[in-house]
Amino acid sequence: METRGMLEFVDVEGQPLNALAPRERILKTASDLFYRFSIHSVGIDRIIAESGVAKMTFYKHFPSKADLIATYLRYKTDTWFQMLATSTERAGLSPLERVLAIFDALEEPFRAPSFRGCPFVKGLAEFGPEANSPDVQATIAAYFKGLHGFVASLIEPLPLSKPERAVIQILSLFQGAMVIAQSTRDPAIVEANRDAARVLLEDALITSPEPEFRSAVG
Amino acid sequence: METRGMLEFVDVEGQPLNALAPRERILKTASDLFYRFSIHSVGIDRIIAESGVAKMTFYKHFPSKADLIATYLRYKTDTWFQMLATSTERAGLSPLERVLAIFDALEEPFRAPSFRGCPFVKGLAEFGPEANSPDVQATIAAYFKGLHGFVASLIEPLPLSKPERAVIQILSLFQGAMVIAQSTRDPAIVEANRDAARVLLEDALITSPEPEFRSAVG
DNA sequence: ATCCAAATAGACAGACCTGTATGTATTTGC
DNA sequence: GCAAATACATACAGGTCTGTCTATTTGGAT
Repeated sequence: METRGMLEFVDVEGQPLNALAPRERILKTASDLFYRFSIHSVGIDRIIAESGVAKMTFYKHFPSKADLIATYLRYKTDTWFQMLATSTERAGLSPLERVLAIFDALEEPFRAPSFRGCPFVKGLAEFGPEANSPDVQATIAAYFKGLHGFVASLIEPLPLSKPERAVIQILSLFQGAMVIAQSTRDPAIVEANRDAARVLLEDALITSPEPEFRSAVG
Repeated sequence: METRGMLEFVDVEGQPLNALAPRERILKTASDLFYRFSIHSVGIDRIIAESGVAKMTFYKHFPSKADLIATYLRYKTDTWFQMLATSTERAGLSPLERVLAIFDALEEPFRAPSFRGCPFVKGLAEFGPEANSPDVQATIAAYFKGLHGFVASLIEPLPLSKPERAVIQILSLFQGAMVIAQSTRDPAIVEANRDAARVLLEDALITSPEPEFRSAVG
């Protein structure tokens, strides 16, 4: 009992929070709470209580709640892009398969009981254009811009007729999968949208000799 | 000036709010504020002030804030499905075109400066599984279930190999378009995703004689 | 051992929140 | 015109929010 009843605080992955430095403890606790519930509905007091930290310690590491929120979103951005990079940079993948790999990356998060949708869509829901939190808004905008750039870089090697259009279609399938998975909890959306992306990309490939053979069917 | 300075309150479409009954004034004001900002960040006092209504009048029509939130989401559900019905039930549309029409319906909302994304995705961001507002959560769930059923009914006439998979793909493109439009404000996503939906549906149609001719390209 | 930075505990201010209470004015139905 | 329902204005209670303040305790380096 040398740490005064702090042993009971355990983070999501089962690692003891009290083994971490206070700043990491605060960030992990806040990340979990903000994502599970929402940002506005989780107060500083609760984060302080659940991370087993004194209030002054909190405000030493994070000058304000807005500061913590922006840090939380940057933390989510980093881990998310790391996961995407890991999935798409596996050896032996063709350029097309690399694009499709971003959907495979979704499977594990979707199966986790703690999945609550895209943290940045959730963030945008609470900190839209009229909010008064420039740091938070900039962090969210940076994620979407970064994701767009990432998908664009994956698509760039493919000889497509309209690359930019393919990018936003793939982005739609990607973000759409998050929304569907959040509301239905059915991981089948991963395979469905990966196949949809394949069909779209193969359709847009300009390798086939005939430029247009699907014009009027509907 | 017979209405004591209430003339200045004007709703989104420019119609004078004070011409409406108090209940409608409250609902329209709340709908605007909840959607523009977020639900948790807008207090009862502000809704009361901006709708030019007394507090007791508010609590007579809506027993609690949760009640107002659920009513707001039901109101959004109704108007949204009405718009979708109008778009898809236009005369002279083929079954395939009826599916694609749901994307055309997005164009006008996306161009509106007041567009802030899907109200139900925003709602889910603030009232997830761990929230304690059964009415609100049920209303959100009902929307997603309703949208799924609506798209399924549009797809049902099409002879598709895997109809249920097509439904969630179309839903992904639809909800994904909302997310993309919310973060980039580029209405080009409408045409891109409508065409994506067409490609996907035409690919899945079982009218072509050969069952499989696109297997290994990537 | 001692010093010092860091962390802890807990009270507190001021603002905001939801919901209630009280009393007055206005509209509406007849 | 009059009575009853409705809406108005405003104060207030009890709780929660962010952020500040004071004072004490811990832990590691010298």
